[in-house]
Amino acid sequence: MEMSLSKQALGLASGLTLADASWERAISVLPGAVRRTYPANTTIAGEYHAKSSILIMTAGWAAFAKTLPNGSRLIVDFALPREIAVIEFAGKAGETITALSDVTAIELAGPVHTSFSRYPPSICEAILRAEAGRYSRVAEHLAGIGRRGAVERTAHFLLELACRSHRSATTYPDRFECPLTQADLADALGLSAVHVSRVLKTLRETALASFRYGVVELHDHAGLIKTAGFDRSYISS
Amino acid sequence: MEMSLSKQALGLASGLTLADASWERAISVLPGAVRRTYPANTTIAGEYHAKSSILIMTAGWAAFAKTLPNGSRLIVDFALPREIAVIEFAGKAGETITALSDVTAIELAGPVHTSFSRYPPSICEAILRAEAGRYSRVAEHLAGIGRRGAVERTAHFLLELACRSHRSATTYPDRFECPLTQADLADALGLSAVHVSRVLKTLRETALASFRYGVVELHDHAGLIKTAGFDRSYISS
DNA sequence: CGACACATTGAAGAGCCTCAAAAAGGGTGG
DNA sequence: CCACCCTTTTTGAGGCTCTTCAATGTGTCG
Repeated sequence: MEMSLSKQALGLASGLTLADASWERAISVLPGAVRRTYPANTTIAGEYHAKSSILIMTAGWAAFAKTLPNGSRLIVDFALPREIAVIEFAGKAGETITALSDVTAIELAGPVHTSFSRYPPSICEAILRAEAGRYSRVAEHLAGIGRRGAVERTAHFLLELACRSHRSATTYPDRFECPLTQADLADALGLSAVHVSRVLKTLRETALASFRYGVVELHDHAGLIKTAGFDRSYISS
Repeated sequence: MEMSLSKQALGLASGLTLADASWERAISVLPGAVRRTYPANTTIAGEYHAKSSILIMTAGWAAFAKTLPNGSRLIVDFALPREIAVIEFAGKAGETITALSDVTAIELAGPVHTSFSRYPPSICEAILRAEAGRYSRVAEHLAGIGRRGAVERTAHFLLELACRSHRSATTYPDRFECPLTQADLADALGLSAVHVSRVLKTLRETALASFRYGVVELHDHAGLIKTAGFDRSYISS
């Protein structure tokens, strides 16, 4: 989806496949674009790092997380490479954005609403599409945490990440890199880290998927989709 | 918040308090506005009732719910009187909107994006604000289901409903009407209906709140806020 | 090699669920 | 106004899922 952003936004013929380097270079030429890097485990924005801007992720993963008064943490959504992360403070949602691995991104500074008069319509549409997709994901996430068991939920989550990192509308990758720790997974899934370890063991033993050394392998796409009850249509709306 | 919408939108002096009847009448005068009624337990929009429009709720409660492949249901958000419900199909989130009690609303038909050229800026802003608030609520909801225990979560939920139905930025009502059944509550909280009954009993026994015969009574505001870890700043962003 | 973060495993228990049955409301027709 | 039905709520008993605590194993890096 954001792929089509880049093509339209830059006035390129659709169908043309861009090499990563030129995609990145072309975006960074937009007025007001600044290249940023955030080392792993640093805060990109949050309570004491107020910020309103748009990040076009070029590398690394980031998390949008909430911390509750009781001290626990829940990751609401992720930003993957080539996705657009809209950061709004005071979006008041009280989310903290953290770099989970080394992040590089192109920043379009300023509150979102000011972007609409500054950037070409195709960029604005991409921003709106990104926000709509984000909402879809969070709603699906909510349903999963509320009504899916741990294995089901984890399988579902891995499939979502597979779709998002693979960026194909029809196929699933056999493997993809995923810089999350089991503790991160736990905070995303609303489970304890210990139980995540057990769930991953189950997935390994049932030959559905494995997650070791920072890479996820999907051994049985059909089986995973079935046990997760996964319907990818909510992604990239 | 939507109160300020109506005043600004209609060019009224701010500070003026509108009676409900005139507020309603004034909105319904907007071009393309149609008054709608939906009896309790009917579908307003969903898989087989495609619809793209904006509803300004004048009475009754509606639920945005997802149904999972495994048959269970989770209520993602509610629409209360005087709130704006944006209905987008294909918002692809796969949500079904249901009237929980008899609903009356003023409908501004058509996909949201077409509204921005048709209605005055104050209306458009109110729509955007409604959507932003909705996102905040869903994110908070997600964190609650993922990381709060049943009692905590229920208390939090009742406080949110209290704020939303009371429509004051600083105070809490002592009681408010709430047409939800315990089964609805269960689907909103990610619990079983049986357990909701027990949780409500606990809240009653600890003299925090009671929920009977369609009305919620908040007996101990401070205690509720403390046990829920409630911070109202996420509401009506 | 030692230090540190991350992952795995076991054991015990809390929390929530399911099943099942009874009680309490709420509405309808006689 | 009462008898009936249906929905909603309450309560009990038992069990599964997930959590917590604690210890051990594994990988990485200075």
